[in-house]
Amino acid sequence: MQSYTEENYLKTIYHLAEQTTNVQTNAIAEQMQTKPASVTDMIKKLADKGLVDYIKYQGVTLTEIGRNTAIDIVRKHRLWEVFLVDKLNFKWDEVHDVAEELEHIKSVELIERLDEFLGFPKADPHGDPIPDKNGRFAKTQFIKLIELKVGDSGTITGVSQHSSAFLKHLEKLGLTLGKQIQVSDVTDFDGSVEILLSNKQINISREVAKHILISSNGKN
Amino acid sequence: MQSYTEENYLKTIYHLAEQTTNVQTNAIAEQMQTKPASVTDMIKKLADKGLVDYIKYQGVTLTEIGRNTAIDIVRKHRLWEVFLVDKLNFKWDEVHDVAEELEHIKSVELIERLDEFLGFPKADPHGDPIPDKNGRFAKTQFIKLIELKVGDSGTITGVSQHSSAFLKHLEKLGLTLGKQIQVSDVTDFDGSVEILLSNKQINISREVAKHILISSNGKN
DNA sequence: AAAAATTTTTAGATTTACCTAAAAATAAAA
DNA sequence: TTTTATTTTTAGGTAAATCTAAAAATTTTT
Ligand SMILES: [Mn+2]
Ligand SMILES: [Mn+2]
Ligand SMILES: [Mn+2]
Ligand SMILES: [Mn+2]
Repeated sequence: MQSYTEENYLKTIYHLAEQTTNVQTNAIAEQMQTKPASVTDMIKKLADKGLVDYIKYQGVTLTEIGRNTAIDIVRKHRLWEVFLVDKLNFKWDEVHDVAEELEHIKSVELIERLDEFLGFPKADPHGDPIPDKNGRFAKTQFIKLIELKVGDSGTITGVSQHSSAFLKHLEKLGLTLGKQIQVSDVTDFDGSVEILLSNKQINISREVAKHILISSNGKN
Repeated sequence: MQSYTEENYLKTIYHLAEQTTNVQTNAIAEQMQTKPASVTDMIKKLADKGLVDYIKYQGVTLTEIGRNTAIDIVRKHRLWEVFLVDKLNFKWDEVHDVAEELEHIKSVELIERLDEFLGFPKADPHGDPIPDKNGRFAKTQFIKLIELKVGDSGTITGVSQHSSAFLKHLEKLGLTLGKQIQVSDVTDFDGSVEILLSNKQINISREVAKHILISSNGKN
């Protein structure tokens, strides 16, 4: 059994490991809003418990047990987010913080029944995949909107930034999950992207385009 | 803002105060499965925060702020229990422990929306009243089944014991909330009570009868 | 009212999760 | 390959919540 804090460390390491293989102490510290010295302490503890492999100065990797634990927390987080949006009518930008708390409730039965109650959803309100009870989930192939060429089209299926400010902005622009878009132009000056969205031309900044994930319809 | 632990102390003091005015250190310790010395430490802290009134050796009473906080936790606990039973099909004897965790999730919005989602229930699966968002709830007048005289009848509207063993036992006997009963005899030998329940005679021990709460139909 | 029993508090430690400051190791630049 | 910069670890300490053992206060019994 892990503490609330240990669970958060495992989850953070799991997310960081999606980008880099060896997760660095400083990266964990930044993500967890704590100090590198505290991270070192916790890493040692997690290593003692067999949840991470750790070589001094070389960063950490999750063991299989550690990764399974992390995936279970991610599963809970995402299921609760679905619950909040689908059943309690929260907006997609309002659910993250509450899910950060709910994900630590320890009851296998609760999560299985919640999953069933929600109809075994495959993705959360931000398009992130929900692992099943065995920790399996499809590795989704997203491409960043910024990487599309003029003429390419696709469907918005995810976001790589979950801040309320960003999500609210997308909502205002009408850029919500499931929407079809086509890139009509890329501005030389500032790299901003012009897209066609339900017959309207809209312009989005490079920064925004970086965090919108598209499942491509293939080239035009 | 209170810690998880402080919230549990407040809730415990609140429940104990339903029976005795001045809540004793030892009683809190027993309820919280901790030592009297720990309770003294925490009481001092709660007193410093203005949540309890405390005179050394004289026990504690909740201040208004303390009581309101406690009632809010009780509200959350009971709403989550309703959710678990009504929406996730838990049995009434399976919900308490999970609710003990869920009651500490801090989000006013979450609870208001949950309350609405559940249809603003007035009682939890054990018949206990659910405070509204202002902390108000009807003080229900229950009478213990054991206190009924032969010939008296009434409806089962609550239980004063929430252990899984007890609740499962009641379920097996068919003694669930809403059921009509009438006392047909009281055994001299062991004080057990014979009752009429949907045209069947059943015998329940004195111990069981003590923890079943009846809203009386008046004398027969 | 003394003695005995019970309840409550204090004193002193422990564990967990943090912190700051300084030392050590590694990586990057000159 | 030194020098410099960055990253990471160690050393030593704090605060919250707990504990055991012993002292103090209160209550109950004789
Ligand atoms: Mn989230
Ligand atoms: Mn999400
Ligand atoms: Mn309960
Ligand atoms: Mn209940």
